[in-house]
Amino acid sequence: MTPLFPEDAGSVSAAGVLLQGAQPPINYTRDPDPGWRAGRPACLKELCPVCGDKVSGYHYGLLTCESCKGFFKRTVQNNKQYVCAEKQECTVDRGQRKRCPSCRFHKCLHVGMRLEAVRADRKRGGRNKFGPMYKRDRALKQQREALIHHGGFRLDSGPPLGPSTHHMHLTFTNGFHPLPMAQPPPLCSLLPFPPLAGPQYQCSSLSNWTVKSQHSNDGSAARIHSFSPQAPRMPQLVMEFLHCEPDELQLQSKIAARILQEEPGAPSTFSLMCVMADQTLFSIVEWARTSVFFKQLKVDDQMKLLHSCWSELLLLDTVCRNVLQGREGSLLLVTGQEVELSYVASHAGLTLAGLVQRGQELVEKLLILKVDRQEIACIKFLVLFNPDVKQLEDHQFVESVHEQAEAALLEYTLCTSAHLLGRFAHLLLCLSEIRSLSTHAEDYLYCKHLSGGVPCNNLLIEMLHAKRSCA
DNA sequence: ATAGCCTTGAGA
DNA sequence: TCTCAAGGCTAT
Repeated sequence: MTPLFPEDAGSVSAAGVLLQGAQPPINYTRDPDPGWRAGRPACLKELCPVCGDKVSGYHYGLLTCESCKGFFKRTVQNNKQYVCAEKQECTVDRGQRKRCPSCRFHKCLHVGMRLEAVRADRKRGGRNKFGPMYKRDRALKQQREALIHHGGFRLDSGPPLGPSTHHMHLTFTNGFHPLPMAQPPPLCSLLPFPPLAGPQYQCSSLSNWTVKSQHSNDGSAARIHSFSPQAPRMPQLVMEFLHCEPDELQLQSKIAARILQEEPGAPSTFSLMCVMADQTLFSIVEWARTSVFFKQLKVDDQMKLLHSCWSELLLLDTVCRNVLQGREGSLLLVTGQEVELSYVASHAGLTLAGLVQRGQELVEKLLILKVDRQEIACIKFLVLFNPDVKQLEDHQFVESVHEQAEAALLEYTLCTSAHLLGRFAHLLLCLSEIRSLSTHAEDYLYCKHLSGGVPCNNLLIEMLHAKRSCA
């Protein structure tokens, strides 16, 4: 599922091969999806990711229609508690959006509408902190449109002469100006910050989130939750985790810029994939470095944790991108490009195709569970603060953060899907599948590295080696 | 309660 | 001054 793996031995480059043949496996065109797997709209002409109605502008974090904007506002402002009468699998489209507010609100959260954008003080007018994000999103969409319409984005494949000669030509010729980027520094230099002095984050397992039982109108037992005013509908810690999340659009721009910096003309598929994985790793390290709790750790412990979980985080990143924004039947890469899964299945080597298949199954599981951004933010902390990592100086702290993250996730799931008992356990099961799959993927990559030709001088290889030398 | 239209006001 | 994403109003 991750884009980082080179071709199977004896077979051709997965992504390179994917790019051959009649239909281009990578494209920028995306169906507006009325289902849970909402595509990102390219402009106002596109459809609301919640219900498929006409988009009226950016509302609470993304382009939505007027009615979903109003619905989201009413729900958050009035602290409404909905309960789905079915199994929380109701269709939310233009015709049926009024039928189940519970599923509609879940879908709002799932596609990325931001609770924080609803103003607690109800002040009108002006701009909020999302302004720059909307601007970047608009710019990115314009960039893409220009690339498509002016033929500036070209994808073609080299002659079928074997793995090492397959090339993917990614050429941006119009309206795209890469940011200057330095050669990637090693991990240790990315973690130069000493542990935070001054006030530390509380490590208590209590939040100001309360849960009490109450009876609903129909007489059935229901859980009613009260929320803190700063963190409507979610535990404080989940809010905290959410604030640590990186800016996806900035990451996408950076990686696209790096790809342009690669050998002009014909970068190999493999080096492109390495750039994607490598740059994603940089963003992961940056995320961790600036995240709550992690920045309190000593650099040695930070290194140990990252060395232990980098591949899990990389896999999680790709899986979650596909859960939240992906389109059925294709693999959404960090750059916003898509690869047809059928093409992977038929053209990649057995090992790689198997890994991608397992990743896809994980995506399906998480789609069924309707995992949202809040839960993903918690899961990332569960992965990062792994108490099983050996020789940690502050093992107790790591364990405590892990427990808190787990408790926060449990509280959140109890609130948003109280009637779906076992959902929390299912999320944890997905977490162990992430661990298992990432181990296999890492082994695969390491074998490829040993059998030759994985470009050195990148964070990816550094991580791979660091972990092996620890093991 | 919903959803289309109106008003507001900080920042470009 | 203009823009546009907030909140508000109101017919349905």
